[in-house]
Amino acid sequence: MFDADGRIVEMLRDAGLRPTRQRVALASLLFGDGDRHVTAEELHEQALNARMPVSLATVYNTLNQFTNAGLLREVAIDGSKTYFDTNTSNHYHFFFERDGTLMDIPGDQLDVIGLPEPPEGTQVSRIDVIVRLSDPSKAA
Amino acid sequence: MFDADGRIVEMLRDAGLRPTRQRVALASLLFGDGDRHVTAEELHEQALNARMPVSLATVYNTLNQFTNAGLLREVAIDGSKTYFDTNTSNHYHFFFERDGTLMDIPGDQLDVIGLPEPPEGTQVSRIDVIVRLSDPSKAA
DNA sequence: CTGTGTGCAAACTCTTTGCATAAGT
DNA sequence: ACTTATGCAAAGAGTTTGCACACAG
Repeated sequence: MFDADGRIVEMLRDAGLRPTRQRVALASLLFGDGDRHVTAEELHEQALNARMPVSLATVYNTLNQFTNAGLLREVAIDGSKTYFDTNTSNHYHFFFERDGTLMDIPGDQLDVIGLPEPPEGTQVSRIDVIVRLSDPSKAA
Repeated sequence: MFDADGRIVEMLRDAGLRPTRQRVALASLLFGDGDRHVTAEELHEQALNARMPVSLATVYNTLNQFTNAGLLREVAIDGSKTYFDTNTSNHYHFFFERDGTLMDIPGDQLDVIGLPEPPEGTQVSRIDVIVRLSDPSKAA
């Protein structure tokens, strides 16, 4: 745990964020175990379960701060919830309509081709690809 | 106008929706003039400007009914607003971060390649591609 | 100590809903 | 007539914000 916390404290400092108790706690949950996709509510619940009480407002604030600092990436799925992704590199997502969860699309063979020039006066800032998956109810 | 209304009435009937005054009014705004991308608020405002008073709740209900009936498609951009697209065919979008508007990506050379098999027990229901465009502030 | 972060509750935005009235067939 | 849609206002979900207290440096 000390090592992990040490790394996290360092990560926060590098991002220009004070390593407060809450931020370290949330960061350990987020970055402690592989790539994750969470909503604010989910992370809040996990923090409480892990005996790291944080207020929901702080979770929101922290997720936004982490996102601004480049530690997280926001993923747009649809109106209601905001998902945060601990993998900030270029990659795309599967979205399971059944349970509303996200998964990174494995491998990196996936690519978008044939993109026309962006309109005058603009540049591409990011390309989001969401592959929506449903249950194959109507499959043979 | 008679022709247009006639077509719209027919479209609504075909979709199993009663052609009420409000639905016809909103459908004319939506389908009367090429492909459009609107939010509920925008459409509401346009209806008022066009002297077709409709309540905002009805706009929301109507957009959802149209979407369920397959006349519209919902586009996910990010948490806050829900965009509806009158083009229900397979196509992708430019999103202008500057003003929060959407545009269909012209041409159909754009394609997604190298998609891995979807996980066991699921099938691809749709692929969304959003190309986010920003102002080239840091361009040379 | 000094300034930034946190927690709480209230505020806010977007969207949905309940119920009485109005309109469609 | 009978049924479904509309409008209003209230409720609801998710997220942000203001301000007093607490903590990090």
